[in-house]
Amino acid sequence: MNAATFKERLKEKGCKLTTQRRAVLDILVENCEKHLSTEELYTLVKARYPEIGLATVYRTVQLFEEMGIIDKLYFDEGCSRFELSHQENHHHHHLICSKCNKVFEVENDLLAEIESHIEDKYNFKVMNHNVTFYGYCETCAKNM
Amino acid sequence: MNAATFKERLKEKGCKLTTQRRAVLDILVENCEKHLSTEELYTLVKARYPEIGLATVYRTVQLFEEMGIIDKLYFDEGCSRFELSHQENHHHHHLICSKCNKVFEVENDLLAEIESHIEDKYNFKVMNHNVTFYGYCETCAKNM
DNA sequence: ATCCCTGCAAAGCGTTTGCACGGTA
DNA sequence: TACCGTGCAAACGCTTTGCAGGGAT
Repeated sequence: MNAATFKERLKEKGCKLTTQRRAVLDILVENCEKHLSTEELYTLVKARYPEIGLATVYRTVQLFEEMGIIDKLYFDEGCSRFELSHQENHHHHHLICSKCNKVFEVENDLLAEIESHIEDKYNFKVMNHNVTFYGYCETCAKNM
Repeated sequence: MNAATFKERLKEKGCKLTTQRRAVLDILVENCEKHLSTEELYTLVKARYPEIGLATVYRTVQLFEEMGIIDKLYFDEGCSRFELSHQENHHHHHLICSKCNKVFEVENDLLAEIESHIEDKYNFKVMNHNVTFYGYCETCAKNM
């Protein structure tokens, strides 16, 4: 996302483009494959912009989430992580390696089948989902 | 689970059968369809056994989890919930109604397909998963 | 007598909030 | 001047831990 579009999107929400918000977005974009926790995000932003406070990072990710720029992910950890929103392909899952803790993304359209099965059989209108697989990645499985 | 088996299982872990542990198990069994949070569990146990402390409930669920009696569930809430382990049918998911917050269980064997797809394509050895669908249950969908 | 278990209170950790300051329109 | 955004510190909610007392073997 370029600066102009970003500023526009913020304006629609009645918010301003500040150095802090720009810095947080930059780090998120540069680490788009990383699924950063708030703490990790804070550390990375602080390296480039040392005056920033942790509270600002929390407020910023909250704002970005409301704006639909990022999604909050809940793994079984006790903290949340963030990723840039995938607008088009909503159906992706996460694989988490229990050894190295790396997060992998998986495309999988079989989920559509499961969701329609659920809507039919349980009359439950699915709006969202959290699908996470825990196990061992190729590298870690080799070294065990 | 009867008292004798329970005592036996505890003994294997070098633990004793106490009134508190018995009380927590009883509440869990009586509310097996409820997916109680620790706080809810505490309230229910306290009604029957007022001297119990919250820390004991936390320690007890931790113990039960290690014993494989219950599973810890992480929904997008900021607290965890518990259910009695389903030994045989490991593949069940949860539906959470975003309006009434009720939790429903779903049997679904399509997941086996997804897991084998993941193991083949990503060389990722799946050990466990967290599959949760968020949406509206039949009753709530009607009243909207 | 030993050792596990408990209740209580304090600490821990991730997150949110209150507040006063500072910058921008 | 008005207002939003920030940094800091305090508060928060859930969970864990330290500790001293009590019970069972």
